[in-house]
Amino acid sequence: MAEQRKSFPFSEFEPKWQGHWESKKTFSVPNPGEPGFDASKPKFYVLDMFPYPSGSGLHVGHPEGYTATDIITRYRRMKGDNVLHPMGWDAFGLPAEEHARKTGEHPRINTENNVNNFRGQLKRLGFAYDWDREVNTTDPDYVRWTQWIFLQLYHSYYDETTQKARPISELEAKGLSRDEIDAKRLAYVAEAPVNWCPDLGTVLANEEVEEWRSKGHTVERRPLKQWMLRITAYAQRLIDELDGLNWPEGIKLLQKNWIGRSEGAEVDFSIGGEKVTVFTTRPDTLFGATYMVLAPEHPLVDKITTTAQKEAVEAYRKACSAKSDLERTELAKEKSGVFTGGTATNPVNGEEIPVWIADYVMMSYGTGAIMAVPAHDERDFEFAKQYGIPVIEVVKAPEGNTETCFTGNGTAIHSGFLDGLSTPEAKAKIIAWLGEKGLGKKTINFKLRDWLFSRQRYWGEPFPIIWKDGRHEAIAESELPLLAPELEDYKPSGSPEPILSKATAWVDLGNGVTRETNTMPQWAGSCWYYLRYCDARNTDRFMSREAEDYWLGKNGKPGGVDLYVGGTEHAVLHLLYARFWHKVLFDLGHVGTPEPFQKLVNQGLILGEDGQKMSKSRGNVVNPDDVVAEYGADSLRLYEMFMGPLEQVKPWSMKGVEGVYRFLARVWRLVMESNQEDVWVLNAKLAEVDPDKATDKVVHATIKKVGEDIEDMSFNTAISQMMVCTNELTKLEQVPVSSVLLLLKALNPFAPHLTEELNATLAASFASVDKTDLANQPWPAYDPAKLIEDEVEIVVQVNGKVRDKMFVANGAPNEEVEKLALASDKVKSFIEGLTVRKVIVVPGRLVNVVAN
RNA sequence: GUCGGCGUGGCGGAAUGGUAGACGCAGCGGACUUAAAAUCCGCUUGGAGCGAUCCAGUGCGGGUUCGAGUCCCGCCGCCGACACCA
Repeated sequence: MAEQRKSFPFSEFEPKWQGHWESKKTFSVPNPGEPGFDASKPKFYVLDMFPYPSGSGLHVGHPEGYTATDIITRYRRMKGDNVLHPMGWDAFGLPAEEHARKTGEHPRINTENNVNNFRGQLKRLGFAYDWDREVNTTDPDYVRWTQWIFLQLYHSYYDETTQKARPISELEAKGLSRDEIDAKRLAYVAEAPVNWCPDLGTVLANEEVEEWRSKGHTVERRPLKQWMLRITAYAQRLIDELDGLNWPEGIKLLQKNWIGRSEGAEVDFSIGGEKVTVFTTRPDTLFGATYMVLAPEHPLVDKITTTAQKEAVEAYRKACSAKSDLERTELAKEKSGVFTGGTATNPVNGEEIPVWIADYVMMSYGTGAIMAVPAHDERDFEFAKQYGIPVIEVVKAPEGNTETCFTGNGTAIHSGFLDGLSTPEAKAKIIAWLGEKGLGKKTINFKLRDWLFSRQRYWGEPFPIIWKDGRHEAIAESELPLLAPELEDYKPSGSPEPILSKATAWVDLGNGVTRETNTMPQWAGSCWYYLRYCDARNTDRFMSREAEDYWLGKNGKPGGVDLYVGGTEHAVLHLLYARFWHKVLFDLGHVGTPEPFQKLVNQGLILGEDGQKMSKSRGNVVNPDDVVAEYGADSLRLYEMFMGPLEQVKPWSMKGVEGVYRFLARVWRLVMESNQEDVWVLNAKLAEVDPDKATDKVVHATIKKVGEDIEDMSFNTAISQMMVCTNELTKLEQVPVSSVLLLLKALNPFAPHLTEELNATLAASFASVDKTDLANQPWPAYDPAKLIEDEVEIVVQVNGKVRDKMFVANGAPNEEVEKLALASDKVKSFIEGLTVRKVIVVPGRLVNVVAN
């Protein structure tokens, strides 16, 4: 290919137009109050999930979503919107630091190189980003506001009555003690069992463990003092407020399940005078409780264990603590547990039931203790069977049930005053009864845990916190950003002591005052970057009120960003964390919308040619740079969109790239042809003539379909329609310039370089052609009158099977169409000997003759 | 195990309940060329037939309907997420 002549000179005009857009700032969009801002235009905020600038550069998965949003951006601009379409870098993170550890080079250098590489790659794809708004989470200017937001969390608590974050100062005014206040902050310190990874020298969030483990690192459980964010306070709102969002239902469900709301009751049992509270979703089965289980870590275990059982209990607890959560579930095939020797009193009937510890009960969920009802809970049933514990049936299953352990709704039996009640009635009654006696209450529990927010690494935002007399304290906002000091080396110490503690001069502020040495996780920067884009260079505030009001508001919807496109891998964590931060900022009055992202679309994974996930080890990775070099950026863009529906998983095909490349070459040759000297000259077939009816029809049908398909994000079918249109125009002896121009406008959002080049060429040769860049021209309107045919083809069916086709005048009355159909020889031959029962006419489409 | 998504030619994929397979790839035939590449034209779901045509066909089995890839019920398979959450 290298020596072979290209089908069109993309390598010349693509860089040319990219330079043109950059120097003319074609896609820069001013903010309210800035020169050139047009308040009369509607706003549209199109956002890509910004990349982590890895050392290996862009892969073909990136341009998939980016091209989709780029097409929307260019289309909406042509439709007259003010479009905000920015790009930036999620540049903190472990790999840069691992690189620093190996090479001794500061992570900033490595990150900068990678960012430059990524930016260059994106620019070579011709994306319509407003590069003036580029953000980088590692920039001091950005870190400053990430830390500022952290301080907002630190200085706030969640007010249960109003269900809103409020300033800590309100608690101070109420006279709460320092300890009471610290226990309520949205950002707080807690001793928690965490996932410690010795080789990385950091603690990982539960969600991150699997990723690093699969990369060969070991992760162990340890109790450590950590910063936590009180996301659980927002659990209910994070579920409820999904309702107003235009997200895929599957993703909403994923988030709801992750948050894991369940309604039930807390019930107090007593163990030798000591109160133990259990959580259950089935308080109606209280009479069927035949034993109790405490989590091995439960604080009461020591108190209740009898001397005889002490040894067994200790051994079991030790074995459990060595296991991570993951191992606990991996080994979940078989239940295990140990009897403590103690018994608990069931509050409904005074029965004494044995108390066990077992690792199928988690300390971190509910109260860390359960009442076990083996007759109606599969886990309890399994456990009871294994240890020979009695099973008492207290819910009668409906007729026909065959399960040995019935967990559904039925009728209460053997349950005293609940007998005869349906499960929901029994639940309500027992809860009321427990309430009266002060033995329990209705409770809602969530699976969601608070967010472990500290890391022990270097390449992240330091906490804007100092320690004085064993207490934490925020530094002043005026001291932000607080940047990490330079270090001699970046090796983790192997102990959970954060790397920053090596910088003793930075840490030690004298008089026993020290800096917090933990850093924030990578999620921090990505939690609010979409806000910073609105006003990326603001030095006074994370964004101005005016910018916030314009770009995130104005359309009465809960979400500020109009369209957010990215991979499903962020379906839960990133999107949940960002929603949480956004809600805190909303509660405190810093943003005006309750949700960050109104519409969410997940692009599907692109597989290698072999149908396998792309990976270096499989050798099936496609590098976008190679594709651009061989076929051009427009071909890559177009192929990414032509492969199939955006949200679908689909394999790459170089032959497919060639296909769209050939299509673009055909478009090129509509305008250009090569002369005897092999020089591209204007195609002699072009003429400023009126198109014939058929040509008009296909061109206008194309404008209509492409516009509709872009709005539906059905880019593949839009492209196929443009192929049809191009094929029709190619066939013509005389090609009307006006028709070609309309095609170029429709194609412009997809293949901006080629179409701008051809438009400029046409403008230079034909007086009727507007010299304005297509990017700055309006989207063409189609003429519905041109889509109407004089005659339409009607399908004639007999008993639902196609037997004939005929042309009838458009708008012919049904009776006439029916008559024509029945007159068809083919129809006659198929209904011979049968009685026509019914004739169905679908105007303009078909006739179905029903006969038997 | 639970939840979600998907099953259509050799391949990627199109089809408001109304002609299944648009468009592209691959393949076959032809034109141009000394030849090839590029380009252009035609064919291309399977089966039967010289042919006009006919029969079958959207994972499998039922159902609703004049008519089902599309709607309903029950299975099977693949992919993804979660996974003892009381």
